[in-house]
Amino acid sequence: MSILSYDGGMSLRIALLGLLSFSGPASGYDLTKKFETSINHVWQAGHSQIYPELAKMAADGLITVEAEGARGRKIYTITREGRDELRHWLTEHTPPGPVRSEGALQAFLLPILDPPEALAVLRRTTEAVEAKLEHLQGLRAVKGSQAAGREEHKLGGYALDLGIRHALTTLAWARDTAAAIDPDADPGQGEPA
Amino acid sequence: MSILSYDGGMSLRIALLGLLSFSGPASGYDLTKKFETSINHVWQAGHSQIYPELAKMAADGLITVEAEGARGRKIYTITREGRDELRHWLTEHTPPGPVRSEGALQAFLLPILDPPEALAVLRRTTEAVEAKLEHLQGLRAVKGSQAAGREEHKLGGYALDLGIRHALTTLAWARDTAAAIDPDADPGQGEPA
DNA sequence: GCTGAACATGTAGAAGGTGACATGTCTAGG
DNA sequence: CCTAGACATGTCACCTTCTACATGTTCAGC
Repeated sequence: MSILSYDGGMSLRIALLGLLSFSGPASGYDLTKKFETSINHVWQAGHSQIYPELAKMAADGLITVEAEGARGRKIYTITREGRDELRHWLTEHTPPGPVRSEGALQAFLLPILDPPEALAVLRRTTEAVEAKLEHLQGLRAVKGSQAAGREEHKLGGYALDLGIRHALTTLAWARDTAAAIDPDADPGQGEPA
Repeated sequence: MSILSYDGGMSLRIALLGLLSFSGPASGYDLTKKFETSINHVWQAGHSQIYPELAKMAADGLITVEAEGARGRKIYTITREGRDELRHWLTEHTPPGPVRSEGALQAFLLPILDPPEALAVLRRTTEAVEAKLEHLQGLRAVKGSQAAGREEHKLGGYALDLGIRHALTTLAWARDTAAAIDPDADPGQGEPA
């Protein structure tokens, strides 16, 4: 199969190939850690999903077990086929736009609540997004402080920028929406549009 | 169960309760249609998911079959318990931030590609987001043209605004990112930051 | 009277994702 | 020596979601 056979829902596989391609050979344990830290804000997976997927990818020839280290540690390396698959997905696959978002669902249903309740929801949303924003900006600071020689800090940089912009946009939306629901309410910071 | 028992992953249920609460009694068929049109940009579900879920919700007492019309049509009505559950989710549940997005994953992995390929991906992204933006603005135009007496056009209005803002933010990001990758490339519209 | 389109509801199987369970290894510190 | 904690891999059951299959009704137009 390898090329020419995209069905949808192989994003986990692509994410793993991407990490192996960019950061070099790694174990399932290493990859799980990277999922928790760097890639977490665009895709999530736990070890219980990652280990079986690595086994399938090895069976499909996209990766190979380069070495077995201490404690049963298996080091996977991306193969030529794996690189082809990754590059093919990145350049040929147009991602489906529609995203499932519980936050957007709350926004959708907001008119069901009466104004005081709706404003309370918006305040909670604002707090959550501010926390997320701080987290992302923390990640960016870490990247910025890494030695310039390392390439690794570049992977994910554009996505981080996108995440930060989306968070800022959501904050502005919450502010404006609160003002639309109740023009007299004090949003706490910033001024209404 | 009803209240006090949120586990995660009951968004479909909430979306259905929201539509029944705001737009009044409806059949599974009606609700499937509303999923296709209005709510589609924040949550998606087909009839094969909706019918079984309605049956479970009726078993849980959140909705009842008010009447059976022609062609086996079943009209569901939200119960008091259903309204409580909906309101409880909206006011008490803080949605988990991390969203899975194939588009963001492509952004994350962009540094793997060399500049010409990365720019091509950004162009494709731009086209897709522009199409989505047009679609959302079309929806907003429909809402705006509806008679003021109808309340229905309000449901989803805030989410539509949020979606449009996110799309615009993504376009700006794609433009700036292309400029960062290759300052000499002509982005086709707008000027670099 | 026939036929196709919209109406209307379901089931089944496969794949993806989550949380809990299960097992074993190595190493630093007491 | 022993033990707690990080290292390391795996399975299982359950739930959600997707695609396809399956069935039957009403009505408008020919």
